[in-house]
Amino acid sequence: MAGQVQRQTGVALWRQIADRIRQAISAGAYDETGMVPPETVLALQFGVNRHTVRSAIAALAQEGIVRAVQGRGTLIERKERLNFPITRRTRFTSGIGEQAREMRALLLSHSEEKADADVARGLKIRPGEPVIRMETVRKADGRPVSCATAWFPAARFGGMPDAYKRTESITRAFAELGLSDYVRSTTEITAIHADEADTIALELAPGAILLITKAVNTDLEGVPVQYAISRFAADRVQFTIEN
Amino acid sequence: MAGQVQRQTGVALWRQIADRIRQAISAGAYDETGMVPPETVLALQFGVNRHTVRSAIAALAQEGIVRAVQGRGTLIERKERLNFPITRRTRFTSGIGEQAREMRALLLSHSEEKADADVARGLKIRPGEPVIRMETVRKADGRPVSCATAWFPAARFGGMPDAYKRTESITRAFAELGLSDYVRSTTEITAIHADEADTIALELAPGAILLITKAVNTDLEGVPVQYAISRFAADRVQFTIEN
DNA sequence: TTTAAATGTCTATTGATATAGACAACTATA
DNA sequence: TATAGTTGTCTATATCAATAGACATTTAAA
Repeated sequence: MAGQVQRQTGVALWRQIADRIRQAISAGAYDETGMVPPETVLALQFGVNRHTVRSAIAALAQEGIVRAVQGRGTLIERKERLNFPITRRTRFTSGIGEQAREMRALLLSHSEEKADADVARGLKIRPGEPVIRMETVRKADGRPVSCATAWFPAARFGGMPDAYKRTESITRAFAELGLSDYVRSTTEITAIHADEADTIALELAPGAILLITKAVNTDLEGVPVQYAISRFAADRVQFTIEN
Repeated sequence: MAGQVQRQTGVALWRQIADRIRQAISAGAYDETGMVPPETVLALQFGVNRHTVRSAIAALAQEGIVRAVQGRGTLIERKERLNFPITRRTRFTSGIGEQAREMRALLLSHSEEKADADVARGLKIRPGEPVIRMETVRKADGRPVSCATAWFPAARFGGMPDAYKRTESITRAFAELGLSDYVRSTTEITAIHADEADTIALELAPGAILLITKAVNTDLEGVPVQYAISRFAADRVQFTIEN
């Protein structure tokens, strides 16, 4: 842990400390006790006032990561980080496997629109051709994990929103629409700060980090069937690439 | 762009705005003029005072991304984002290709130590076995891109630090030590906030984002030869995975 | 039942962040 | 050479973030 906090950076000390503690928890640093060290210890460790540590812990409690109990200490409530393997056969829902008891995928909105340059490049179609656009949120055990915007060629997958709403799965929706199998062609990964909309949708602390993937899925002939930009809560997930 | 800024989040408005503008620049939003919009326009856009925008621009100028010229406007100095393909044949230096004129790899420090649990798992050796540890920084055209901590089995690659210092390349250093080829086995990607040490080493704005990769390279027989944890400046890079 | 150790609450003070307005200085152009 | 449009500087004020200290309240263990 250690590593001092920085002052006058535009990021409040309590937020920096909250980020550090969240990280330490998910790295298993406090597994022995199942508790965060006492406020006075943390204050000494980070070289700040106890009240500043309290602000940090209050933020983590707000996120549901810890629960402070007067007289006992601050208990760790949640420490998981979901792992997403990125392979040729990347699947969102089944990829989670036993890491969560329940995965839900919710369709927030959908529309038919004309492909812009970015989408057209991903789907290998001409700009202006009709595409289905879907905005989705995926949750693991009720906890939001990612927001995604996905585009499908309208000619082939006009029924996508309906099928997705019913099946809550891209894989199953594709199957209903006659595509029994598909593969991940390319994935592009970046990281940015969450904006307001994603902060709300993902129930994040403001200023949180998003891992962004831009992915293209194709059918077995290599024809693109889906282009998706997904925004993952960085402190809840990791990606693994097996080569 | 748009998307309002958030108040009372522990992240100062000027920092949020700086992050947005940096992102917009790298997305090419201001390519037509090569300039950031006037302060008054940005202030209106973000719904903040002009002075707040000025703080944001001052931070970006500090990073060398923009340069404000009295009477003219705020010129964009730099907007590149390096792309790192992650494949079975991932190479750092040659992977950059023509994206930068000059790549340099600097060895900050090295030591021989005993493998801890994490390193032992990566290198598939027993905890406690001797490993060479190297701390490195890699720069593209003089701009720091990543910090890395790398471990090698000491028995086989004792000469690694020397060879790396001379060749400034893992690939060439391996070659000098008799390993003509190697492949990327696994890569794990996460994102966190930069701590103080990395902020300094990577010349980052405090509160910046790091993309973290944990990677295992093996020889052609599948025996691990390197385990590395790299920390990339998230606003300077992206990863692509081709399947 | 004490006591130590932990979190919870309150008051006060200082420094950083943000707003507001006015005006100076510089640049490019009509 | 004006003038519009831009960045630079200054003062003042309000709010948030951080420190400091004192003491209350709760829990678990001696």
